[in-house]
Amino acid sequence: MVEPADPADRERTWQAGPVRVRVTLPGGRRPDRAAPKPRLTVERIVDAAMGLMKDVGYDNVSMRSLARALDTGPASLYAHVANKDELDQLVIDRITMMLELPEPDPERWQDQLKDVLRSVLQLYREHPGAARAAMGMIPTADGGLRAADGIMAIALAGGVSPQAAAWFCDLGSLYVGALAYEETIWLTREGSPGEPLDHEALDEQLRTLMESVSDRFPHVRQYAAELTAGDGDERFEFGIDVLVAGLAAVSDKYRPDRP
Amino acid sequence: MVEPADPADRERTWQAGPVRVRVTLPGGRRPDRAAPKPRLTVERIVDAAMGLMKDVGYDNVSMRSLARALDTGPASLYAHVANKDELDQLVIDRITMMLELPEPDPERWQDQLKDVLRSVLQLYREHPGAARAAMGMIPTADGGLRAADGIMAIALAGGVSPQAAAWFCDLGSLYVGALAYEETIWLTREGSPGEPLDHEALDEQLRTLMESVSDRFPHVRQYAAELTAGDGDERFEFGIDVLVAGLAAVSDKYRPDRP
DNA sequence: ACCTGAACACCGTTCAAGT
DNA sequence: ACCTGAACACCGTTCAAGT
Repeated sequence: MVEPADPADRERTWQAGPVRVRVTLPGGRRPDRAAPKPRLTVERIVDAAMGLMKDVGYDNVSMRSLARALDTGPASLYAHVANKDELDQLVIDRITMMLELPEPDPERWQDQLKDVLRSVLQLYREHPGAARAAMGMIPTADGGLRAADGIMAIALAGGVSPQAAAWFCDLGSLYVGALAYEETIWLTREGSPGEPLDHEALDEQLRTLMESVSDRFPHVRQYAAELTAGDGDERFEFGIDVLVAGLAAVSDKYRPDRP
Repeated sequence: MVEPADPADRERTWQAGPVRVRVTLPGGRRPDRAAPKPRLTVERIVDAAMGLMKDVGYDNVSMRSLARALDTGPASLYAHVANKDELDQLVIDRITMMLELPEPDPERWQDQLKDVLRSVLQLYREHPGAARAAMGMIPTADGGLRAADGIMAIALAGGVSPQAAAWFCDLGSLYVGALAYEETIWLTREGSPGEPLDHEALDEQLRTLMESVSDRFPHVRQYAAELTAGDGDERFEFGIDVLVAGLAAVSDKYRPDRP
C-alpha cells in the first residue's frame, strides 16, 4: 500500500490535483508497483464535477468526461450515484450550503433580502453551470431547506405575511436562478470561454437593430437606448428592487385574516 | 407528377400528416412510381419541430428525430437551418408572434400587464418545450421585438418611467419563461408524459419532509403548509402580483430627472 | 441548388463479468 | 462490495458525392 490508509489523507491527496500518480515518493522509496487508484466516493465525484464545471462549463460535463477526469470508466460512477440528475442535485446542495445567511434585523429586512439574493447570484457566478442544474429542482436536500429557512426568517422578522414569505422563497430563487442561467449561456456561447464577450459592442449592435426597426414597433424604436441599457448587475439590481418592493406591497393581501 | 404543383397545396398535404405516401389515389389512378417527397422548406421544418415538441417534449426533439419525422436524413436539414440553435430561434419567434397584445388603457395598466404575462405563460404551456428553448435567447427577431413593444406601450401609458418599463420587459419574460420551464421539467420527468403527475401527493410528501425536519430549520418546519401551498397557477398569480406592484413602486426611482 | 450516406466524435445507461 | 469493458441506443454536425 502506497497511499495513506487514512481516508481523510486520501481525500487531501485527491484535492491537490486530479491525476496525481506519485511516481517518486516523498521519502525516496520507489513505488514497487503502480499506485492504486484512490477509491471512488460520492465526495470525490461531486468535487470533480464541480471542478470540471468550473473549467469547461455545465454543458460539457458529462458522466463520461467526469469519469475520464477521475481516471475511470463511466460505468464506475453508477456505483455511487444513481444518475446524472442525482449528481446535479448533490452539486447544487453542496453549493447552496455555502450561502451565508444574516441574522434577521427587522429594521433592515428589505436590504437583507436583497443581500441574500445578491449572495445567491454570486454563488452561481462562482460556479458556472450550477444555475442550470438548479433550475427546476425541488429543494428537498439540506441546502435548499436551509436557504428557505433563512429567507423566511428575514421576511417574517420584517412583518411579511407567512404565505407571501413562503412563496417569495420560490419567486426569488427562480428569478436569480434564471438570471444566472442566462448569464452562463452568454458565457458558454461561442467565443473563447473565459474571455467575457464584448457586451458593449453587442448592445451597440442590438440598439442599432432596434432603432432601424420599422414603424410597427414605435416604442422599441423610441426607447432602444433604455431597452439595451445597463449591464447584468444593473438589471439584477432593478430586478431585486422590484421583487422586494413588490413583496412589501402585496404582503398583506396574502394574510388569511384579511382575504 | 402526382403531388399538386401548387406549393400551398403541398403544404396542406404535409400538415395533414407526416408520412402520407398515398399509394392509392382519390381518383383511382394507380401511382406509376412512388410519390416524390415534398421539398424541404424552413416552414415545413419549423412546423414539424413544433409538432414533435408537442408530442414528445423539447428534450426528445433532436435534429435526427426531426429528420425522421420529415422522412429524410439529418444532414438534409442543414441545407435550410444553420444548426439547432437557429431552429430554436425560429420556433420561438413563430410562437411569440401568436401573443395577443391589448390596446393600452392607462386606467388598467397593471391588469393589462398581468394579462399579457398570463398570455405568455399560456402560450408556453400550449407549446411545451418552447420555454426551454426561449431561455437565454436575445429577442432580435420580430416576435420578441413585438412583445417588447406591446409591454412598453402598456407600461408607458400607465405612467411608468421608460427605463423601468424597458427593464420590466426583461424581468417579466425572464420570470414567465423560468416558471414555464420549471413546469415542463415536471411534466417531462418520468411518469407517462401527458398524464400530469399527482401534485397533491407530491406536496403532501414534501410537507411531511419539511415538518419532520430537525430544529435547524424552525421556520421551514413551522410554515411547511405555506411553503407547499398553492398550485402552479396560484404561485404564478402571486409572482405577477409582486412583479407589477413592485414595478409601480420603484418606477419613479428610475427616472433620469429624479435620481 | 438541393439532398443524401456515411462518418466523426460524442452522449447516458446497463449489465455480465471480473477482483 | 466495488469496479470494469463492452455494448446499446442514441446525439449534433460535416462533407464528399450524387441528382
